[in-house]
Formats: sequence, structure tokens, C-alpha cells
Amino acid sequence: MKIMDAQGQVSVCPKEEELGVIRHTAAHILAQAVKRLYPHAHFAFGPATEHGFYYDIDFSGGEKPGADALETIEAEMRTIIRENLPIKAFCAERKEALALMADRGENYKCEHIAELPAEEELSFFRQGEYIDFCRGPHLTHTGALGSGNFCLTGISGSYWKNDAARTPLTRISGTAFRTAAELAEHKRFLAEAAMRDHRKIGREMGLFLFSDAGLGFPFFLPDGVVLRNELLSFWRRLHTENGYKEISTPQLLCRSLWEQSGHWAHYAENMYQSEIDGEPYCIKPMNCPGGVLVYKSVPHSYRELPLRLAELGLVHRHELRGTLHGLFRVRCFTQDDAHIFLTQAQIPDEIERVIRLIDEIYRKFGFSYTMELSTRPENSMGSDEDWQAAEEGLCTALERGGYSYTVNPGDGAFYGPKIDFHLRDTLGRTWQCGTIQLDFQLPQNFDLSYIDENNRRVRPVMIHRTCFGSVERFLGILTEHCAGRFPTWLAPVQVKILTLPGCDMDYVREISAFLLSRGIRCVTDDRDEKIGYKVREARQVGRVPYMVIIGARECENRVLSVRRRPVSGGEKGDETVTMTPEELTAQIQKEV
RNA sequence: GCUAAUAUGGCUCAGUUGGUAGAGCACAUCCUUGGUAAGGAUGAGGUCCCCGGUUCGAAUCCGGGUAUUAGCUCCA
Repeated sequence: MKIMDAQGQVSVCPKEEELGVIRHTAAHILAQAVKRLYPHAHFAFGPATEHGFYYDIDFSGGEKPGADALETIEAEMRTIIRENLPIKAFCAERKEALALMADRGENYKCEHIAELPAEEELSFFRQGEYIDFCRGPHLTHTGALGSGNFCLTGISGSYWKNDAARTPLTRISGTAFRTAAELAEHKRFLAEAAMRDHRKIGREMGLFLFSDAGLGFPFFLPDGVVLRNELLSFWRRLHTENGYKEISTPQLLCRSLWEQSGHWAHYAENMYQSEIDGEPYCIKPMNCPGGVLVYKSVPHSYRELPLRLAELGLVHRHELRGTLHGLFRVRCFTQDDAHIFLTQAQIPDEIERVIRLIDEIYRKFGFSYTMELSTRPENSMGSDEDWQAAEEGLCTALERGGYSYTVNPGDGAFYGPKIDFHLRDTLGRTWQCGTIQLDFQLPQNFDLSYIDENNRRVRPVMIHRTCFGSVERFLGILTEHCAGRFPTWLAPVQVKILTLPGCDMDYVREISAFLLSRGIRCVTDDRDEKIGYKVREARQVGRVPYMVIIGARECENRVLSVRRRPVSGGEKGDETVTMTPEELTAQIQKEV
């Protein structure tokens, strides 16, 4: 694939950059098509992204495109591709550049150029009547995109540099690939992803529910609670092994506590408020002040540190309604929180220990994740020295462990920097789950202390951390990851007994009681239905790991016909095997 | 909160140029006694998201809400 760079040189594109160039050129062709159809359109940014491309466009001077406009725009893009216009690069001095863009009414481009450092080379790409200020590189002519290799995917809103005070822009997004076959493959992937959507699976399997009675407040149904409880017992076992003590702190605490912690000053707009006996109270949006009060309730010795207080705390936050999204983004969720109180010297070791714990949990589910180090935000409290020490503490732990991570400047919590762990949903969108936050502020605000080996009163440091992040979000990710086919130890129903006509119901009851007594979650489907119907329902709707078929043959020989759902991937391919109840129990217990 | 689209039984969706609602699945009853991915019949079930407007007449057209979906922002 040939590309044209900003200097006008043609070269062969490195394989790993091909998609980006294709998509970037598609964004230009999109803009050109839009300009032809909507002459009043003005352009902001139009980059290639991880999944496709978009262009942010200001239509405020006239008609805005609706969703049905996408087809028309796509058709015009195909016309431009058919015209096979050569794409040429040229450079300009700042003054000329500004004049060129101003002449075309491209005020956003002018604003962008004006903000660039003086030494920046200003390059443009021209295709036919269309000129864009752009670093490139691009394809060498519009025909190289291929009219069957792209599609527009949506129309949404955005702002110039995310500033809501500015004129709203319209974002037209699309995606493009090297070949039409790759695009078709991408569409298949999207269809598959829709099947794995946790909102759909949650409804089908009866796991959870959303009601108009409370936006963003999920209900858990009986099978969802089983799933959740199994996940939490795993979590509790692991935390006990790792030296954590579990606590539980109140849902409502008086406002003065939140003022002292700094939440009132930095987080009030997200907090639900109430009043008790005329005193203002807040529903907790975080568990930390509760944990701090537990720490403060008795004097501590350096010998106790690090002191690890874990809490499965239900928190409520008033999130913007447009951001709510299934279990991924809710207004009340359970944080698998812990607050660790420790000495300065213990920071790197303890951070590493927490990273290892989170890694162990994610690996158990086969998740891959990315790590981000977020540094001091604008709206923060504490001294520069503390922030520097805290950021260094996190860096040291990351470097020592040899972990790869990206830095997210200014994205820390208001009380300290953090390491975030991001998991992907089935569409490839990332969601923050685990987090490790270092905090020098709360210990100060609450005058926390411990007695050191010289009998001096010393201020501890605090680590806030979660592994799942939100139990609800984690369950959502897990549901999509396994498409509802949970591992046997988590499956709400582990065994479904399907009866055939003519079987001895006493034997069925005996087997069911036997499995239940061994701690196996088992239900019986003895409806008067065809076996094929029951099998289909158990597999496709219930996603049950083990089906046990009992008919006259099984009753007579006192055995079971067992069908194990394929462990991974495909829907088909399992076989029926004959087992005794003891053998089945042994096999299931191996998986839990 | 912003931009766009969408909103019809528990679920998935039809519903022509405006003339008071349909299907499949699920559910109930009956028939079928069937050996591994949907046997058959009958029945019940709807404030067509809400509030206004246009019209003789609105699921349908218009306006305003609300919710959902996608994206933005924000965050676990």
C-alpha cells in the first residue's frame, strides 16, 4: 500500500500503520462528501481511532444531517472514491496557512493552527476541491480506499476540545478496512457482540433487572444473587488468605464527616443527601471515611501495619443519566474496597502485593487488562510534596514489578494519584475496574496515627484499592466474556435434570437430593415436553454446564446420562456419557 | 448534562397514503408418551411511553416531556 506523507513523498506503508492511514483518508473523504452535500459545514477534528474514524463537524450555519443522511453521505463518498482524485500534500507558512483556512471559513482549523508551537511544520492535504490541514500521511488517491471497504456507523454529538461551553458539534463516525472481506468480518463481530451483551443475557437468564422506579439502580434476581454470592465467597477466601480483615460501615453518615474528609468540597454534586433529626446527612459515595473511623476507634502500633481493612460497600453516586449503561455504569454499586494503613517505607512492597492480588483475580477469569497511572488533577487537595511522594511511590512499584502501563496526566482522585486497571467488554470498549490509590490527605484530615518503635506518634499512609472495582460492573464484563456460559463454580444452575416419559420419579428425586446434599446447584425439568425441547432450553437459554437425562434405562441401571456443555467456544461438539451420581459429583467438585 | 436515533403484549418485531392493533417466542388449558437444539390445538394477554396540538378521525402528522440505544463528558 502506497502512502503520501506531509512532505509529498510517496512510500510503502508499514503494515501496522495501514489501517490508521486508510481510516484517516476515509475521514477526509467523509468531510469532502459532507462539504459537497452541506456547503455550510465547517470542520473540527477528524482522526482515525482504534475502531474506525470520525469527523466532528459544525452544522450550525444550516441544516443538520439526520440518521437517514448517512446513506446519502456514504453514496457521495463512493462517488469521490470513483472519481479517484489524487491526494497531494503541501506545506505552508503560518500566515499563508491561516489565510488559506480563513478564506475557506474553517475557523476551527485556524484556532488549532494558532495554538500550535511556532516551530511546528504546517502541512495540508488536497483532494479535488477539498483541502484539509493535516499531518498525514494519506493514501495517494481517493480510489485506493475501495468503495466496499468502509461504512458509516453513526451520528452523535461532541464539542470542540470537549468544551461544553462551545457550539455543539456533530460527530459522524464510520469504520474502514483494507478489504471488503475484513469489513464483513467486522460486521459479523458486531453481530456476535450483540448476542453477548450482558443486558440481553442478564434478562434471558434471569440474573438482574432494571426498573423505571430507580434509574441506574440494578435489581438482582435469585440466580443473579447466586452468581454474585459465589463471586463474593471467592473474593472473601482470597482476602482472608492475603491478610485482610473485613468490616462493614454505615450507608448514611452525617455531612460534617464528609466535610472533614474533603468529599463535600470535591464530590458534593455526586452525593445524595438526606436529613436526620434536622441534621444533614449524606449517603456514602465512597467507603473511605467509614474505614478511617474504624481505624481511629482504637490506638495502633507499628507492629499491626500494614493494617488491611476490606469492605464490600454499597455506594451511591449521582452520575449523569446519559452515562448510565447496564451494569457497567450505574448509580449504586458494590465496591470491593479495602483501605490499607501503612508506613511510608512499606508503600512499594504493599502496592506490588496489591497488583499481584488483582492480577491473580483477573487471570482466574482469563481477562487481559491494561494499567494506567493517573496523576494529580486540577481539583485536588494536599501539598505538592505529598503528591510527588505519592506519585513516586506508585511509579516505583510499577517499575520494580516490570509492569507496562500508560500515564494519564491529571486523572487522579482528588486525594491522591492512582493506578487503574481497565478491562474490555465484548465490543472492545474499556471499563475501569481495579484501582489502587495512594492517599496522604485523609490520614491528615482525620489526624490518624500509630505508635512507632521509638514510642513516637507517627502519621500512617493510606491505600484505597479495589479489585473488581464494582462487583456489578465486573459481573457485566464477566457475563459478556463468557457469553453467559459461566464456569461451573459460578453457574447459577450447575446441573439440570431432564426427565423422559416413563422414568421413575422416585429415582429422579433421589438423584436431585443427592446432588443438592453435595452442595451442587441442581434443578429438575420434569415438564411434559419433548426431550429435544428441554435440551434446547437448558443449553440455549439457561446455559447450564451439565445436563442429566433420566429415562427408563437410567432408572433401571441406576446411572445417569450426562451431557457436559463444551468448556469453551463452540456450541456443538459435546457428547453424552454414562456416569454414576458419585462420578458426576466428583467431576463437578473438580471444577469448583 | 450534550448530539442523534428509537419507543407497539413478559421477549423479538410487523403495522402501506391517518380509518380504534398483528405475528413468532414465552404463559394457561387440552391433545400428543415422545431418547438428546423448538410436536399440535385452543386461549388469555396491549393506556401503541406520557402530555398537548392538527383532524370528522392519530400507533401513524406536529410540539413538549420521559426513557432507551450509540457517541461525548465523567467515572468503579
